[in-house]
Amino acid sequence: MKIIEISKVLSNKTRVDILKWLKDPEANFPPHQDIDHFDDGVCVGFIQDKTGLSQSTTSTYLHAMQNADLVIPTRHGKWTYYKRNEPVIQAYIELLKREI
Amino acid sequence: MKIIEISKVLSNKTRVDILKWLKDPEANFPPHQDIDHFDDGVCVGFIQDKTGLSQSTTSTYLHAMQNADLVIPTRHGKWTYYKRNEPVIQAYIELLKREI
DNA sequence: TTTACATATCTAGAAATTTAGATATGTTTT
DNA sequence: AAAACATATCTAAATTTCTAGATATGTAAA
Repeated sequence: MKIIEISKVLSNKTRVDILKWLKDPEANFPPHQDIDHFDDGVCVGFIQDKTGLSQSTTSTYLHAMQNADLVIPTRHGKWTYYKRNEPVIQAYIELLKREI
Repeated sequence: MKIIEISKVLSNKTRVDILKWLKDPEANFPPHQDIDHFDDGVCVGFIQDKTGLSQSTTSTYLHAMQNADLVIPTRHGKWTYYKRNEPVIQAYIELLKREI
């Protein structure tokens, strides 16, 4: 895990917002219809609505976050759900504590 | 202090390196000639030598880091010395712990 | 087995970042 | 007061990021 790669993700307000929203899906998103929980996170459409950006941009951002290992995607039928990769997020903070 | 602003600084390897080097000036830089300590940090010339980048780029990076309040400049004669702003750096990590 | 829907990828233009050379500013030395 | 030196700022080109529209892909519904 590299500081630069994750810092790049965190250098954009929308991407940081997404990470924050995913801390508490119940508080930040409407309930899903197919499933009655947020165990695998939140579907792309809901995240897109919150960002106010285009579908492609939102998907690109999520992909960048996934690339940095900050989120984990899970497919359920037509939908892809994204949730936080908590261990990696915490490890990044610990890494900063040690390195910077 | 904003996450985005500091993350932008940390999204560049050279700038992260500078921050790391400044943790231990004795280990990473030759001794200054005018003064026999690193109490106010390290002069721009020494930092430039380590980066391998141009004088203007190094100065610009240092300025960006100062803008983000991550380093503190002190003038001694012809030289400007830069040192880490430890409380701000630690506060940023604490902020990340809470927010992201 | 088309059609509809959710998401991903491709393409591209606008904006920001990276970086260096040229020049300016401030300080010290001669 | 001029020359020398350390650092800062200006200008500009190359690269990267940001963002959306168009299109592709995968899944479910009709």
